[in-house]
Amino acid sequence: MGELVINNKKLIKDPSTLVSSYPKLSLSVDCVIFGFDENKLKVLLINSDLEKYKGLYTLLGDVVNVDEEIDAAAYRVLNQRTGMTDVYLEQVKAFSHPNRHPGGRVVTIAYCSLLNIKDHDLKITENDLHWHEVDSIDKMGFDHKKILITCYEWLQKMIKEDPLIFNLLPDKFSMRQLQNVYETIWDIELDRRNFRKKFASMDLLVDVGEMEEDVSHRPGKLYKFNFEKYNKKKKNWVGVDF
Amino acid sequence: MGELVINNKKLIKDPSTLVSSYPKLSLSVDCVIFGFDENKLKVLLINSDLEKYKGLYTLLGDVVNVDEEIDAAAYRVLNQRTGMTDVYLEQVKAFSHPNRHPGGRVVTIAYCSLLNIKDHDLKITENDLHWHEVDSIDKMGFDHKKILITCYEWLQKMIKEDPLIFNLLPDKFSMRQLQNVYETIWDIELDRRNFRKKFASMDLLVDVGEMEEDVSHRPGKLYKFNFEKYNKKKKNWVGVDF
DNA sequence: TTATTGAAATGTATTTTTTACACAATTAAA
DNA sequence: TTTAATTGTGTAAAAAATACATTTCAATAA
Repeated sequence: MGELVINNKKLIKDPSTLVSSYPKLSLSVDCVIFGFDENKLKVLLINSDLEKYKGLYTLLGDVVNVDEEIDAAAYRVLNQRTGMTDVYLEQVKAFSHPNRHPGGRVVTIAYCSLLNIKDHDLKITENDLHWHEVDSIDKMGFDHKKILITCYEWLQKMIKEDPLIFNLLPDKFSMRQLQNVYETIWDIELDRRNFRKKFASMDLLVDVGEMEEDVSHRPGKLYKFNFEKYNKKKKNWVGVDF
Repeated sequence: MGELVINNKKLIKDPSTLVSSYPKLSLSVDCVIFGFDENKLKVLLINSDLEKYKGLYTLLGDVVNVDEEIDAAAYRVLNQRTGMTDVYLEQVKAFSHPNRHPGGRVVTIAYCSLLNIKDHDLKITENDLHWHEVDSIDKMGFDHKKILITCYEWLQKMIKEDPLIFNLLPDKFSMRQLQNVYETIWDIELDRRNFRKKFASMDLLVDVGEMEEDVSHRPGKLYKFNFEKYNKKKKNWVGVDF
């Protein structure tokens, strides 16, 4: 390895030799894909293909290729498994317990994805994917339960700070639907009038002039979230913290 | 590879064979170690030992060993380089650009560490470590400038939500010192009376009955943060958002 | 020793935000 | 046409955030 000495320190001329001496391990991504439907927060899971975890569900994941960005790997998983593009996806945390994978060392990076279940036709049957209520998930394969909990807590926190929540809703939604998502994710009840007042003060919801359909009661107005306006001046987002 | 078919799916009996077929790469940790001194936020850097980055500073990092937790690797770096233990350290984000390391594929996990510069005797000379004002850092080796910025933004956000800030201060500190840290990290000025009022309302600072020393003006009272009380009921932390 | 300097300590009035709370209007379904 | 369920709306009270000035104390300089 080529070295030269400056200021009493050896400087490494050939970083390739250095890196090739490093320990090597495998890296994966696991996507916690949340959806909202029937007033429930759901997560997209698949049956484990390991005999060891037979009958247990796992997150959607895959190994990261050499020369592949981890974000790209996570998008690839999302896209291959669901056929969807343009979906919210954000890195959450790396999990690295040496025995987390029974086949050897695999460090994984967890991603959180949010989408509107009804908007998209998942290739669910082809891929053996299923939506599961987050509340009723018991045991999972690998350390995926821990990853799921981490991402759920991350989500609970993040929807206070950013308007992520609209990724879980259809393009047009009623105030009730919007409130339902907050109430479900935080597992609390909110005052309807104060909820509306808060969003009114933000002035980021646009009345699209349409009404709910197929509801067995008085239909509510439909709104869109004004992403453009939000992106222009993020200051308008007061945060949502009821 | 042993397989058995259940529900039309092959179940993998031997996960080791599976994992050994996975691509392999190297993983590192990089620590963004923040300190606060002379009313400046500082970060602990080292001279790059790569010829390519000669004269540039880099974060403190090391490669992750096979069978080593990444948190443990980060602690190891922190401890080996500074001699310190019991220091705040938290995972922030993974960086994975395929060319981020000139020697080949190295994915790195960034950690943020907070410590009180005066409390600890760093082995600075032995290790060629130096504290640098975060504001005045120009170019860095690798993608470390990007990592530093990410961790700085992470810090700005996190001190609103948790009492991390006390890790940057000595055990006993004056209200002015505390306010200085917030003002410096957020780069804003705060009203002194309202600042005190807010902390008074939290009832988490304990007057230790001592005064500042070695200040060339009226010395202020010294306080400690009541971590026990905070941990008992986190509800008392109203958040800090001036 | 005295005067000056610089920061500490402290309270109140105003504005803003949050909270609590009830009734009439609308639609679907019985 | 009656019932049930849900929408839509406003105000008063409480709490929190803000703006702001004077006196006190210790160190330093004259």
